[in-house]
Amino acid sequence: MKRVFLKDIAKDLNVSKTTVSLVLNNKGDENKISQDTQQKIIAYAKEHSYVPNQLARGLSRGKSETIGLVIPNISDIFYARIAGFIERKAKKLGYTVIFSSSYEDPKKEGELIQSMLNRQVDGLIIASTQQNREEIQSLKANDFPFVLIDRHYPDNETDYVIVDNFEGTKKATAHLLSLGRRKIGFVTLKPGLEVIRQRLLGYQKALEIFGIEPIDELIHEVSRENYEEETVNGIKQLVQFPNAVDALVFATHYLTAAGLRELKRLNIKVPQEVAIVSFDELEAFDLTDPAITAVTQPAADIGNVAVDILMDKIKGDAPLTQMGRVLNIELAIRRSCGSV
Amino acid sequence: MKRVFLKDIAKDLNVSKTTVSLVLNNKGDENKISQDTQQKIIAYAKEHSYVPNQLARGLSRGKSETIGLVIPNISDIFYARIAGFIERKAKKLGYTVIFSSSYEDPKKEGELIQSMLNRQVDGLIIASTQQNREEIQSLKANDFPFVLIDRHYPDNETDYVIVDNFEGTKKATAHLLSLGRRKIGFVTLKPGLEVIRQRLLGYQKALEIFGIEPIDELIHEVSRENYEEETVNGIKQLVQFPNAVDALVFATHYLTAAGLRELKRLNIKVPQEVAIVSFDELEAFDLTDPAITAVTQPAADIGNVAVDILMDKIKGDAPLTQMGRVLNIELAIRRSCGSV
DNA sequence: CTGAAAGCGCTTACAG
DNA sequence: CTGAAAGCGCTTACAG
Repeated sequence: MKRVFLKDIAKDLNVSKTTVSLVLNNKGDENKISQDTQQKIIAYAKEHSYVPNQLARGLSRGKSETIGLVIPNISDIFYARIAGFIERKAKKLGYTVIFSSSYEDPKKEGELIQSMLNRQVDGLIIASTQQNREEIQSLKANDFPFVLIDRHYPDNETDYVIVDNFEGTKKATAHLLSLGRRKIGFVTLKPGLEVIRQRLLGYQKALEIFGIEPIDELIHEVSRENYEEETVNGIKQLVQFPNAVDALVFATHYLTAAGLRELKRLNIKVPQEVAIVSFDELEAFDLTDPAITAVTQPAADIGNVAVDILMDKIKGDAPLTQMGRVLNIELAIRRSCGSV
Repeated sequence: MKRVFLKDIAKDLNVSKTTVSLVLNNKGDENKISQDTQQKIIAYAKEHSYVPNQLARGLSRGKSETIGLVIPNISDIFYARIAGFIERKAKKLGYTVIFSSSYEDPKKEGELIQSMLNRQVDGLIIASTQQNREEIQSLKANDFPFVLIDRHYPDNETDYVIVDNFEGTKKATAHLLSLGRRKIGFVTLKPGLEVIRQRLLGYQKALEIFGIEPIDELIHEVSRENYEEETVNGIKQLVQFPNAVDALVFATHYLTAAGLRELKRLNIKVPQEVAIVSFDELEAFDLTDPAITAVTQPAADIGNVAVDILMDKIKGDAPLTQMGRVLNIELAIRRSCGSV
């Protein structure tokens, strides 16, 4: 089946390319093209399964009906889920999504954004490394439609959709405290991301509310690159006297998995000896031994709201003010903290 | 920062667009453009951070440096992982990937493929619903570069990268048999996918090798749309006399999760009463209670090999014969089958 | 060594 | 009601 172009249709039907283009873009009526001609064109197009070249159309119209998604890692189930919702919603609105993972490398993130701009995406959804303030500023300065998800730049006015990280760990830590735990450790990433800072603050806030003196040694920070080994080492320290913990809060799902793995290896009973709670979760966290109490994130809402906002901006009917959305998180209470 | 185009550079530097284009595409030397001119152009481009419009370039050159990825579901960790590897490798070779999820809908898959073709992707990587023989045939007839992953059409000659599903369940089932289990149930999806058929055959083959009479009632098939409820019902039946199972093989990771969830609810001891093994896994399967023995799939290889083959085809230096690659799977032995 | 010109396949004012 | 023509921003034979 040979590919057919606009000009082929025009020639075969003895009309102009203009007419064909108009009709096929549903502008036949408003341009008062006779029903007869319209029918002929539509029938012909269908029969020869005509499909417009989106590159040409995009070049001509100055937009591509594509949105770019820049995330840290598509293989992280959290972002994979968000990507799924974004894709579904975008597709429904006629948009295709192209995606790229930055792997937390700010330089790479910058290149990815540029590369997407070259491809003339109509808008961008970004879960930033948060080390690209200038790039983001420049998008904003150029009035380019974009929305930040999961991570935003707190003192830049942009549209964003994030979750309440502070409340998340606060709730999680308070849960442990209310169950009588008092030596609560926090396993987290080294500083750098605002989300991580918020999770730390939430943890500290809960301690404060319960009148517990914070102990620096109970906070263990690991590097992303080497988190498994460093988590293992951290756990080993945290369970030792004089400051042995009776509970642990983990700042991400993979830290939780690594931590629980090590606790098992050390034959430490969870939750009897050490209770644990996770910020975010993996799919089988309800099946682990014990099932893990976790702060759950609303991936569907993040994706859907982000697309909504982005579309408003692309269409130009977004309000002038930037919109920040902070979504609520929930605490899924399972067995890893002991009984209530 | 105003966007700068080819013609701007040409005008400002008093050269032609041709020269600029040639130089910026690294064809300066082969066209004997003076070093002086080349330097000037490169410097200017860098200073004004010129980036070519990929739509225009693509239209002009008849290719887009984009590859399309069509999978059942980006939120499935298995495909998410593959997508990650594909993306990484493609990016390294200068390609961007656009993706779409078919959600196992053949009609949708067809539309997605068309839509990607419209966008002038240079090649396609498809994990097909396997209900689109014609579409695939037509790609092949048109010599369009593509490679099938995870699922192929057994009697169509195409390039593909799959895993040895048959060996997977055979190995898994044989493992259970070698541990003395004899009433082994199989929880799987309703027929339709070749991968699923192969997994069934592998299960049956293992029984045959061990001289075990297959019992139809021990095979429980669920629909994808309603798998959770149907798995629950299936488990309830399978653990009942007279044909109560002493082991279960699950055909996918999500069936395993649903099944284990129900076994726990029923207070059935795994592995003492019922041993289980999973084809494919979720990230926390080593942390579940008990840790789940699982057939693990080589996501990295699937992704990397697929891109390799696709690139050969795009570049035109692929051998004329179609290449089928069947990758080995491994059995990760954990505690859900009892001790060895 | 370098440039004028055609072409990629569309869209869209403008004219009649 | 419909068409000729310009334009989107590139690339690339071809000519000199």
